Amino acid sequence: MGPRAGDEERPTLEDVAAFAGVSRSTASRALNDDAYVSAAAREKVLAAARDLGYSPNQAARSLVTRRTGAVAVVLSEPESRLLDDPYRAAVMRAGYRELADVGRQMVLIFSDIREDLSRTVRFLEGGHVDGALVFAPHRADPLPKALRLLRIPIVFGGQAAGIRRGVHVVDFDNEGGARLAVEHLVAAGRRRIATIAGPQDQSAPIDRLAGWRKTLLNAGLDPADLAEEADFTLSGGANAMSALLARHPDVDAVFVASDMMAVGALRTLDAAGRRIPDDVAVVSFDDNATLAPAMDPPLTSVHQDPREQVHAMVEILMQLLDDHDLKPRQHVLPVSLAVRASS
Amino acid sequence: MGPRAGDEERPTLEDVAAFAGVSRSTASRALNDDAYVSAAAREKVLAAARDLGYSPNQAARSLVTRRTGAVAVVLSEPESRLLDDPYRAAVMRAGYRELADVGRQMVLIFSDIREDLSRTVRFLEGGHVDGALVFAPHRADPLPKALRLLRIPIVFGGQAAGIRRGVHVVDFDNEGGARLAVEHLVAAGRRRIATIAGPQDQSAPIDRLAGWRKTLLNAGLDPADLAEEADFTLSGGANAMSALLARHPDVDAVFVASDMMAVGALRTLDAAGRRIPDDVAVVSFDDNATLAPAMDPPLTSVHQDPREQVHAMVEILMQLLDDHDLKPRQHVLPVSLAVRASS
DNA sequence: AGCCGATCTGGGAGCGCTCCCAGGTGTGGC
DNA sequence: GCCACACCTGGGAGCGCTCCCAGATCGGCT
Repeated sequence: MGPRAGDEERPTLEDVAAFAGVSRSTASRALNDDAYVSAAAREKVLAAARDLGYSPNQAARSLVTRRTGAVAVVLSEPESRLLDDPYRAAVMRAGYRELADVGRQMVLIFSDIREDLSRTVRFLEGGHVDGALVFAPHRADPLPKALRLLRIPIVFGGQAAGIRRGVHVVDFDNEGGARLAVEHLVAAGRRRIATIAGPQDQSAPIDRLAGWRKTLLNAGLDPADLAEEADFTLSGGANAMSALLARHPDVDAVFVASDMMAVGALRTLDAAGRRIPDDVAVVSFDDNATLAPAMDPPLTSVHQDPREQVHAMVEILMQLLDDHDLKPRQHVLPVSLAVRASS
Repeated sequence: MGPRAGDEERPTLEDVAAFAGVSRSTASRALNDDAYVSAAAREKVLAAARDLGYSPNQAARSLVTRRTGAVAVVLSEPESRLLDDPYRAAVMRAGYRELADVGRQMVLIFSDIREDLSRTVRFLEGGHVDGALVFAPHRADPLPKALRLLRIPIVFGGQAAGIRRGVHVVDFDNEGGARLAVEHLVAAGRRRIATIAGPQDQSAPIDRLAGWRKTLLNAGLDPADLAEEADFTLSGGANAMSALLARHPDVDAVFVASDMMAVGALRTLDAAGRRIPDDVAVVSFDDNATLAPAMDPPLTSVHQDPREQVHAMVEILMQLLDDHDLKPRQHVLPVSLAVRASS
């Protein structure tokens, strides 16, 4: 392996110190603004660093501090799913921002739940990062269990497959959100309230479906045969809506487990000549900022903010970095209902 | 700073060597499968590493090798744009895969072109990564120029704003793609061929517009007043199509500079009662795998494969890592036309 | 005057690894 | 039988940084 490009010119801390006429220790203190450095020395060192174009060698630093300054964000999904989920995209952005705000670098890991397990584990184990934020929504995903054995702090976004306790989790109140949505529809006088549920191999959609069912029962309504499962895609939502209409032409409301599926449902309803919300009211879940308000009509949607979730996850991870024995908790974030014209 | 979690247990190479009854050097050689290690020694070392759960300290390794094993993928965009471009999402996936295939880790950097310049430069400068793949399509973006001064190898995806030579670039043949699209429409007998162009602050859409214009002129057709600029979004495409229809109700074909805008255009055309392709033929650009074939009707689209682009970029970067003085080149990847029912 | 604590500085050690070099052992050719 | 050359091994140095510790200087207090 050859030396890295332009390396011979790269100044070290020693060079900066010599240039500033102080010792390596003083230079280090000045650069990391430790206490006990005279103003004069600090000034000289900073000037020297600027003049020489110095930037510290991260490897050397983290060799001694045992911190890399990097945090992994792991998205564990089947290969095909990774691209088209807008919530995941929002999570990536939020992760980048929130970590930057605490001076950490995001290292994004895409992990196919079938193929990449060992590679992902090896990376996380390898000391590249100080900790990880893990999104592994699928029940069949072996990753969460594998990660339990690891030495690095981990916070899960949403339930960790197959693990009920002993891990840090930040989840939204999926069941509560569904309740909000359905109660809103009931209050508006709807009586045939169907649902398009998400994939039942993930806990979030499971909880949303449960919330829908319980709320209907509480209101004295019958959920029987009014649920259709789809795969969180636009076309999936459209097809599910067709199936519901075929079975129950008299449906007067539908709770859809994601914005993207709601877009599909809207199309189907439109094609079937149903007016929204007059004939059928629609409430969805996610309240994606670029999707829900942009629809025709704008979607009433259960609001969950990816940034808020990631913010909480980062906060917990930072605590975990200080105190590894922090007691694991399940944090449940509240959701709200953004009421718009579709209901 | 306290030690990292569970650190006291973390075995070092020395521990592995002792456990295996060999020296540190031999253990290192065995683990990195260097030449000149006896089969017996290798076996013992690997077994010891397995038993102790050893994983090498990356910081120590890269301190001496001057390689981090990580490569940055930089997406430089205005904040608002980062989420909704499916091509960018595909680039992320491709970057992860292609880098993994050469044993490198992707570090994703979102860089707002107005806010994050210095942070991004500092990170790239800081020795966290061995090189960078940079996507900075906006002409006004100061990032590419700032990166020229850096010490790390960089390959640009698409033209680097404000730089014509001296950098490594892998771009698609945007103008050629537009020519393919328009020639296809001309050959089908279309005569009033409009275009919905992308934002003219980026070179790719500029080239696509130029290709459309030149090809029309070559065919003896008049491009005057038949171009409308939009912003690569669905609603932008829909509005641009309305404007075109208002000005030229007799338009019989439209070349749209992206799939996403074409989806919008399709909606407008549908709402205006135009049949596709009978009344108006539509050809778009990108050939996004989840978008173009899924439309009604399926879109004819200029095919460009993000994976191919990223693959080429990674290949060049690997060469650059070996030979820093590699002569900079502009690589232009060919595109093809995927003909479907919309034209 | 003397002492103590706060402030500041420099040198040394060491983080865990890779690489170089010196040396040891075996095998084949003259 | 001896040299040459492969093969294999261990020890030492050193990557660039942070942290600890010993020492120097300087008030301010008894």
